[in-house]
Amino acid sequence: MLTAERRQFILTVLHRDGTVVAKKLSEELNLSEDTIRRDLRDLAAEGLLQRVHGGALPISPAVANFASRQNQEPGAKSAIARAAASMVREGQVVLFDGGTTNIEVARNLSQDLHATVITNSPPLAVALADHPHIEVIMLGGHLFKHSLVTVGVATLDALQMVRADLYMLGICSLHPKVGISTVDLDEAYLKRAMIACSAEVVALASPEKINTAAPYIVGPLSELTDIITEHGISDEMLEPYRSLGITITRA
Amino acid sequence: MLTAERRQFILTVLHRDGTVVAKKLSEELNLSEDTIRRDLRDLAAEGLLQRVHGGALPISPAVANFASRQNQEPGAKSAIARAAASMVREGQVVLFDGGTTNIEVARNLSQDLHATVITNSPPLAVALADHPHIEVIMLGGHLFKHSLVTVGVATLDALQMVRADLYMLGICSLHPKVGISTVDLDEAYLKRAMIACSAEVVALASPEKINTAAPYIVGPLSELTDIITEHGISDEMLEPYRSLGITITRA
DNA sequence: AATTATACGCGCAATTTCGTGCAATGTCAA
DNA sequence: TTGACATTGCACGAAATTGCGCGTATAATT
Repeated sequence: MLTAERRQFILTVLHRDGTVVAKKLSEELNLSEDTIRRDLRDLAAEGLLQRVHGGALPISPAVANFASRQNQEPGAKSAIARAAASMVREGQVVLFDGGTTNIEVARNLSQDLHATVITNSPPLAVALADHPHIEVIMLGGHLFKHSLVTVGVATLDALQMVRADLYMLGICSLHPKVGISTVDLDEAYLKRAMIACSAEVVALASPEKINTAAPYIVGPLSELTDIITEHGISDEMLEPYRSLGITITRA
Repeated sequence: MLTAERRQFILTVLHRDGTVVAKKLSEELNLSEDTIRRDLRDLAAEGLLQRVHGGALPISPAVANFASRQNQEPGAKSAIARAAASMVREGQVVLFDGGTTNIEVARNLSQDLHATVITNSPPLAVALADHPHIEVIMLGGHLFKHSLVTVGVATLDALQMVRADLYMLGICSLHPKVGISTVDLDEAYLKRAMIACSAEVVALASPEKINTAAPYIVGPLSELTDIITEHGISDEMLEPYRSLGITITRA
């Protein structure tokens, strides 16, 4: 294997997994760790990746593949996911948008539950395929590859016929002053539309998203009826939300 | 062997393997490494390959990635899928319906290809998420869990705005008298609509589906422009299709 | 906070590959 | 035949690549 070829391989793996580990690479390629480290150093010097202790990360976290994010910190998310799943009641029509957390929620839905799930996330639809009693409706549109959801006019249009009981709002940033915000304009429009056609709105908020803001605003916090977060979070951080009358659940 | 001939050979090997190594080439061709190096230098000057220490790589790194990935998982590659994938041309709008074979086709699309893929298969959309140049449009609708595709009125409706160059018709039954048929009524409607809005229709026919019939009829065989099947199949089995003017490709 | 285990960077030496100059050979046309 | 030109192989110094040792830096653990 040529040197240049190996470096491309490293970049490919990095793009696929969202992470590379020097030691593991050296074993896979049957080379010394020194060589791998030199590669990583040079690639970092070219600005093609970000060097970290033990391996490397993509330059921008955004390019990290969706699949890899599905694996990271599965334990913490499942507590939130279980709590969120239990909020779905028999016979309801529930909107799910994308995100790894929401997929976890879908997997945690009781096998006895009869409900209709409407989603713009193809992987979430696939995850529900083996559920015996849930009817899945997929919203069409452009596939936004970064977060694996459909977006755009077609998706908005399809939503116009929907009246949902519950909206499971996937990861986005929450901030007392800014409100609900997200990183993509199309996603922001879509989330806003989903909020508009749902009776209740549940936000799944892992701690790193609370009191942060993103470029595109979905709407004010007052749109939320529930926030589900981890139990480790402090009271004062949650106070601005609670004072708005939002029900806080610590999972 | 003429010089020009040798250089062509180098390019062929490069395209086939995604890599050429100077030393190995010199052994294969019984020439000194100097000659090979000179060839590589000249070819690089013409912009036909990328010179690297020890040998050369294709101009576009994507080709190498693809070739090496094919070597990584040789079991997954199906001859039919590769043949079908090569039928998609630059800039086309292609319809894909569901089925594992179609997902294989999607995975085999060249990393260099720029195209638009429209599909009612969530797993296929997910499979294309890491393709650098393909725009994916998902058709919404009810999720038919058995074959993991969306069906129903919403899906048909979304198709009304589509004019595709090519339709990759996933597994269904072909029979000289019955025509094209499938196991689900909604799927049959959908496939019929997809045929109607595509300029060319390619059927992926594994041998066990040829000369069989299913309950719901999609349309007559004359709708097909191509059939891709395995090379092991007999001429007389294919004769009824060929006589209709359908191009038969044995992969 | 102290300790232990990894990971890191640097220098060195062995090996491989590269580039260039030069000579030998082959091709073609006058 | 002769001369111009292209192609090829060889020699040799330069450059690149790689693995190892060693001291240091970083992360994890106690």
